[in-house]
Amino acid sequence: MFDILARVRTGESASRRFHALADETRLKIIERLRDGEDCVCNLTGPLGTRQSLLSFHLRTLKDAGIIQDRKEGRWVYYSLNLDVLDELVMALEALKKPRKGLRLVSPRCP
Amino acid sequence: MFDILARVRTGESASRRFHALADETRLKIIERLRDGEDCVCNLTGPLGTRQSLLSFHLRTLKDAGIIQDRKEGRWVYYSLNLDVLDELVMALEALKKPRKGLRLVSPRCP
DNA sequence: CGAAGCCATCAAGTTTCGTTGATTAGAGGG
DNA sequence: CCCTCTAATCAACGAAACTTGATGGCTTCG
Repeated sequence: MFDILARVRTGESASRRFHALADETRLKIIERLRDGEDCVCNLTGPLGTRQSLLSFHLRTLKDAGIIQDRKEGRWVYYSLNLDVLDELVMALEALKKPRKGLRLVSPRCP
Repeated sequence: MFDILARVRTGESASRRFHALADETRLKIIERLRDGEDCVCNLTGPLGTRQSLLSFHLRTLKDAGIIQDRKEGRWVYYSLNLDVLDELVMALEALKKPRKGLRLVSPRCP
């Protein structure tokens, strides 16, 4: 049975992954990678960021497992990790469902 | 047609919401609220945080639209905003699908 | 070999976030 | 009316994240 808290305990990956998504620039990077893998050299221009900054954000996404890289000559291609995105979707879906059955009344307060 | 980038442009809500999820304590709060609304007084103990810190995290989640509050006497009850969780699920689902059709080859590099 | 291009990394500065302790506002109860 | 209780807010501080400019490692090409 899926339990996001269990995942959280075993490596804090959930909060780490959500953190990777908590930035405008990184969301734009992901948006561009939806169409398929892309080279860093094709990302600098459209995103309007400096090269070192783009590298920083790509590393953040990669460390969180959301994207992966592939080197070819002097170019590096990045692509989305669809499995991890699926995992995050399932984590969010799980949050919408009660754990131990519906509770009819709110817990009592002192 | 759903477009996460459009949402991002119209208020930066996506990154703001992911940021709210990018913290262990806040994920634990959400985990507890899965069963239904709960009073702040019932959260302090299980989460092991100081009262002011808990208040800070609750505010962060509320500002992001992920939870909502309801006052009753001197107590405040918080609950999940399921619509916003749905919205986030859809945003992630959208990221897995190409925007303008499949691209067969990687873009050329200079 | 040497120059040039692509990308990662580093050091340093700035901003944002998380945490703590103290204070404040508002509701209830004696 | 005064005391208590709940929860939000404030000020202050350290830690983490973001940004910038410079440097270095690899690869390719002349």
